[in-house]
Amino acid sequence: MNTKIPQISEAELEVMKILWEVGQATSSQIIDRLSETTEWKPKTIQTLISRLAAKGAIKAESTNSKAFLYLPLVGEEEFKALASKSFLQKVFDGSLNLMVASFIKEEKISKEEIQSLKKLLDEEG
Amino acid sequence: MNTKIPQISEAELEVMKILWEVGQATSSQIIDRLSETTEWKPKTIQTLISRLAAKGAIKAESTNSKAFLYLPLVGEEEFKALASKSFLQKVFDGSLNLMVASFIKEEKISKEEIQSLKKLLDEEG
DNA sequence: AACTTAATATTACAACTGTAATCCAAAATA
DNA sequence: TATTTTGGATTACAGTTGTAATATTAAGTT
Repeated sequence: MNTKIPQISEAELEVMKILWEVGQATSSQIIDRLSETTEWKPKTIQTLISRLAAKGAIKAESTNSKAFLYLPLVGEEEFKALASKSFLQKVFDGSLNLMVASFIKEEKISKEEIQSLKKLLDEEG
Repeated sequence: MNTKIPQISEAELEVMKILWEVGQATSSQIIDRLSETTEWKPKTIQTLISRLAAKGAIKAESTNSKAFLYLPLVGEEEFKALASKSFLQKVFDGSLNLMVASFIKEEKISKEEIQSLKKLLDEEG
């Protein structure tokens, strides 16, 4: 199987998030959603959609109408796990531990978050 | 105080890492170090150094000889904490928790790492 | 059918990045 | 001193990204 994931830029990622959330959408639906959270012009969002399609991150499915239905081809979890891995590699020599240590040291993490993290790790067993 | 940190690209970060490690270095020292771990041409590395200086991420200090001494102006911990924060914001809505959960789910984290993470968090109290 | 609207496709354009090469001046060497 | 080497400054050039505008075409409306 081909696990190769295309590059997805920060702005493009916002489009992906919507598709991951709703499963599929037309461009106007994506535009509506993103207009709530960003200042991006519709044309800008269209560009992001087109680029994602060109990269193979999403699929443009023809419908009976003129508008396409867009579906994610890249999996959310898969993407996020890979992005995390790349980030850790780049910044912390691949160590999640170092990252968390840095957070603690710089006090970028609250007591509450530490507690819930512990819980998370405990559940994992 | 001015906490504004300049953008540091992935390749540039490799230069920063060396300066963080050794504290200060001439370009040829940086080139020597990076030549051990990358295939970058000396000129490429010079470019990275120049760009970092132009961005204000490092300082070029004159010496008695022709070569400058380069020193980091951006702090390692500061940079890493901010980079982490940005990454989490971008990918996991700012939640370290979600990131760790994703790691666990995708099995990108070993039992050992989980243990040492727990320990880390426990020490934190 | 003519006109307007909406969606897609094409084009734009600058900043940032990766990846150098060329040019120039100072320093080391022959 | 003439020459080579070295470090820095300037220039290069394509791909990615942010941020659209314009052009085209299909669909809906009058």
